[in-house]
Amino acid sequence: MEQSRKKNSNQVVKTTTDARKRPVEVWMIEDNHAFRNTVSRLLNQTQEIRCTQAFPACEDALALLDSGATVDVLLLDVELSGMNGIDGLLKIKAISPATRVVMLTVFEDHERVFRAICAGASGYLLKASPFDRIVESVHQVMAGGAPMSPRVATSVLEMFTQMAGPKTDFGLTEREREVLELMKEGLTKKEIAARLELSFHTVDDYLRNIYAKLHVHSQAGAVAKAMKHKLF
Amino acid sequence: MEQSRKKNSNQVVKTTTDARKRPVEVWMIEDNHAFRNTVSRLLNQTQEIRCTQAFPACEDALALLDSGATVDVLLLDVELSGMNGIDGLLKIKAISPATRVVMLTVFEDHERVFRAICAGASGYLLKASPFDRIVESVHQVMAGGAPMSPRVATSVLEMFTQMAGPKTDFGLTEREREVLELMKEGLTKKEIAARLELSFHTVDDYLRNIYAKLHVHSQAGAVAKAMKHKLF
DNA sequence: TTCCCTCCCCCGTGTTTGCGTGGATTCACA
DNA sequence: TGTGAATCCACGCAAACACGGGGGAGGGAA
Repeated sequence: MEQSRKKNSNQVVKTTTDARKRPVEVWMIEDNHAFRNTVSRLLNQTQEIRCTQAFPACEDALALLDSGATVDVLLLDVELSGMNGIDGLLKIKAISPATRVVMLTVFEDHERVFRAICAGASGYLLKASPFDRIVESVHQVMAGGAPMSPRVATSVLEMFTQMAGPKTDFGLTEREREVLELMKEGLTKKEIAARLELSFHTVDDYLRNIYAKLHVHSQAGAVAKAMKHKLF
Repeated sequence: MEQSRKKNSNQVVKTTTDARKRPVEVWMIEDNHAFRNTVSRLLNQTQEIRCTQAFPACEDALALLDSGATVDVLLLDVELSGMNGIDGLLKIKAISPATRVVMLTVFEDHERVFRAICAGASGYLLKASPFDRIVESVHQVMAGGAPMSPRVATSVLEMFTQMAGPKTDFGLTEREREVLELMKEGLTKKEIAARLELSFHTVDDYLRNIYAKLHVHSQAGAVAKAMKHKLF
């Protein structure tokens, strides 16, 4: 229901330079034999894609990459026996940063999605996706896109909102926040006073209030707590 | 051109229906007259979607929401005169958190994508997307998905890698990092010394090294810099 | 009106910090 | 064999700090 995308849709097929002539080379790492064979066969049925390797484990692919081989796109199972997909991804990107890696998974699990993306995944698909969605994803990453299953995409956006969301303000006054801000720059009380055109004693007074509200007893503690609860 | 806007909210369809399988209700906020009309017409051509309002400015929609109206999905232009789309989004979500908001934009600009997502956008499409992609996005958000243009999706993933990536460690040693860690808890040098079973003077010495490496002159500055560059 | 809260200012005192200076050992690398 | 690093320890002093007091002025609530 979500892939009524035409091949000629102008923004999808914005091909990058090296994908123009030569077909896209794809590897696959997937421990399920059946799934591996099905997908690699489907990939090879298209004109522009060559699936040249299909490994059951990360270690195999890493060995090949180590020996100097390169590849455009790598489809990587997350739940692998032996080295798991996330650690594998890390190593793969370390050896071959240009390789675009699309993760394949059965579960849509916040934590792993997060780790995979931080590790440099270019896409994240559920194995439940239709096969042609998987094939299409290869084209998408080559076109600079980031194929994600709808749930995954939502997950990712949620991470942002969560990450930027909980702004406990500790009941700080505007003035107190200002002082905290300058404290964060590493200024001394005297300097803060000068900057805000206040008496040293007043700034000192604000610091006491901040300490009381944040339950800390030093500038370092205040700054740490403030940044941890991202009220900046 | 930034301010002074007339309130001419033009209602497109007026349906106060509460049918059994009620259609998705959509509003639109978009200052380009032609684009607004085209999209809202297209939306209304589908069976399951009713575009009941199409405003040229955020303020109009906010007024309606304030008066108690609700809506399932809101298509929101980012580049609006008057209140911009991001600020509008913030206010909309404040009044009606359940409303799914899909941002529409001409530019794909990292900063704004980031802000929109943090503010709770459920999707982010380029206006260059085919019209049916926009219509489809309404269904997608209702199904719990997160419609994003390929470039935007890539942008989002890049934010993660960037965010988790650049771990400038400033050449701190293991010991120095330990001290910094405890400093972050708000401990004094004396307390840190006790905790690490070191002499006060040694801790003092480490602090000096940390200050030198981070180019700061106080605990507050060190903690702030360390957290800003997230070496924790 | 009184009560309370926020914002602003001040003094004194003892503690902690930042930094200049001096040392020591170990361990890797050249 | 030395040169550098990281780890450790120590003294002294001026400056900055936390925190105990003491005010006053304005504004909203009871």
